[in-house]
This record gives sequence, structure tokens and C-alpha cells, in this order.
Amino acid sequence: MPATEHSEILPGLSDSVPVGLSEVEREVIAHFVEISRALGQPRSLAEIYGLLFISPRPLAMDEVCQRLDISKGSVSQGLKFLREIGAVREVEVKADRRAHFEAVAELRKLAGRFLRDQIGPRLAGSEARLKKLSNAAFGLEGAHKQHVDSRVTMLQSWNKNTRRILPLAIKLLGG
Amino acid sequence: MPATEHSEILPGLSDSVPVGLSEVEREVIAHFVEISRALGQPRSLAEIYGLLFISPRPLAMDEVCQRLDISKGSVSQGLKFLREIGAVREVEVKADRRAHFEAVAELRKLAGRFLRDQIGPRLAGSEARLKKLSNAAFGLEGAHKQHVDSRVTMLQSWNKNTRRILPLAIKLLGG
DNA sequence: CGATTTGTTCATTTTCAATTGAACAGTTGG
DNA sequence: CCAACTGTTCAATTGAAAATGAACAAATCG
Repeated sequence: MPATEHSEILPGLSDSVPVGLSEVEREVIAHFVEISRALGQPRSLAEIYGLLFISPRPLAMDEVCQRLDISKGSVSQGLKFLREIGAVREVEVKADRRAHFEAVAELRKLAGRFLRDQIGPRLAGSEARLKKLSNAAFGLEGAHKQHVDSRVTMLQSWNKNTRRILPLAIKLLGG
Repeated sequence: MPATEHSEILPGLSDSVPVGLSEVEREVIAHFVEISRALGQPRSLAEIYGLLFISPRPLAMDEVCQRLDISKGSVSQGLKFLREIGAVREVEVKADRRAHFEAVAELRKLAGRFLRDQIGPRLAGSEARLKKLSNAAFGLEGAHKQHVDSRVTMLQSWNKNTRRILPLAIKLLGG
């Protein structure tokens, strides 16, 4: 007997939501969990996105809850965030009033929005801070001032470099 | 009276290690703390690197402890890591047997090593996982197999793109 | 050689963000 | 209108990662 892919742990309850995750699903989710770690994003986000990414059809919130065994609150917040950064889109499903979601699978869009929303603001804050720093350095004198000035200049140039590279990276990723 | 830059909170104890941090030091450290957050690195690392970055001379471990008010253990571990990724180098100081450290301030080296040591291994692991995934997908059938295959292919291509970009980013950062 | 200084390690504690779950609000269908 | 369903919010809990500090090893000094 071939193993059923959507493993049904409880045979009696068929044709509702499958219980547990298939091997493929587990692996895909694990993959996204790793990536999200590197990006400093919470695990549940990655799990939700991974499940939607590999799902052949859009899923409703409570389906995600059940399949991943995470709380309604987490899924609600997770989906909210994923929608905001455009990693997930809401789609209609006939004869079902629940909201359904599917993964946006275009890397260019994904990476672009992530960088714009998560990294961009930080860089902006950085710039402001460097200005403040530059002021603080203004009051100094002599060799000490020279040293501080050179360091501050360095930081400003690093920031500028980073700004230059981000849009470029997005282009390359998408192509 | 002009504010002393290396603020001396306890006037009697001069010419040993200054107590507290100057405004410039605080700002520079805050800057690195922000960056380290974005990179998912612990705060103490950023504080240590920031202090060394703005310091006009190499510092010994216990100086770092005192100035930042961090435990000896943390500083020891922090410096170990920073040395490993090449963000800090050890230098000799005459008539002082303690090890002294200074910040490596070349962005190219810094970013390069960070990407190589922290991101590279993750990408490698990713590749392995994708192979496993590809195998798991092999046993499937029909439309479901087609869907899974297309998704797996997508993941593989994303990985490849990322690999292509990293070295490029390093080059651009340094220039 | 002790005594002191320097530095590491690692079990415990602390901290902080992620997760939970219960209360709540809004919709829909009967 | 009310009962069931769907989804959000937020105070409390949990858990994972970081910081502490004491025990230890190694080097240096007198």
C-alpha cells in the first residue's frame, strides 16, 4: 500500500482538515524556518508561510491553526504581518465565508518588500543617529576630535554604501 | 567650564580607567547595537565592538568590562567571537602583559567574513535540505507531484540566486 | 616557590520576545 | 433576535538565548 501523502492519522475523520504534516510539508516548513532565523523573524511566521507555500490550495486561518498546531492568536498576527509585507495574499473561496490565504511566490516582490519595510526604516534611523553623533563630535578638540571625526566619517560612508547596494541586490535576486 | 569628554564621575580616581561613557561613545555604541539587532547578533557584541571602534587606543579586557559594565565572562566570549570573525584584532601594548584589542575598521573585511562565516554555512545546509526534499517529492504522483515539483524547483532557484549575489555584495560594499 | 594577575568555561539566573488563550467585536444564517 | 462562526487584541505565560559570576587553569611576578 502506497503511503498517503496527506497522512491521515485518524482514519475516521477523513475529508475534513488532514491531521499532522506530510514529509514534504515538514521539510518545506523547516526550510523556511531556517531562512527566517537568519532574518531574525519569529518561527511561527516561517511555519505559516511555508505551509501556504507548499499547499496546492489557499487555506483558511483555522486550517493553518490545526495543521501547524499553533494558537489562533499567533496565526492571526502572523498572517497580518505576512499580508503587510506582501508575502501572502487573501483570496476568495466559493461557498466559504472564511478568508483564505495563499503564498506570494515571486522572490523579487518578497525580497523587495522585506527590504523596503524592515531594513529601510532602520537605515533611515541610522542616518538620523549619525547626524546627532556628528553634532556631539563638533564640541571636541585637538587630536581627539580628529580621531572621532574620522570614525564618524567612516560610519557615514558605510551607511551610504549599504543604501547603494540594497536596491541592486533586489534587482539581481528577482532576475 | 567645558564638559570633560571622558566624563569622570568620581573625581578622586583619575588616570585609571574613566568611569561611564562620553556622549560620543554612547552614540557610537548605540549605532552598532542597532546594526547588530538587524543582524540578529547579541547586544553585548555590538557594545564591545562599538567601544573599541571609537576608542583612540587598544583596550584590555577588564577595561572593556569596567567601561561597559558587562561581566568578565561576557566580554571574554564576545571578544572571542569578534576575533573569530575578524572584527577585532589583538595588539601588543608595551609594559602591559594583558592582551589588548582594537576594532578592525575595514568594512570589506568585516562584511566579507561575516557573510562567509554566518551566512555561508546556512546556505550550505539549505542546499542539503533541498536535496532531501527533492527525494521526498520523488515518491509522489499526479497533479500533486507536479505542484510539489514546481515549488521545489522554485526553492532551488532562489537558493542559487542568493549564492550568486553574496560575493557580489561583498565586492560592492568594500569598494 | 606561593601570591597575584589574567583569562576561560560553564552551570545558573535573567531578560525579553514569542506564544498562548481568554475576552471581545463583528458577521452570518436560521 | 439569538446562536454559531470568524477573526482581533492584549495581558499573562513560556521558552530560548544572553548575561552573570564563581570555579578553574595558566601565566607572571616578587
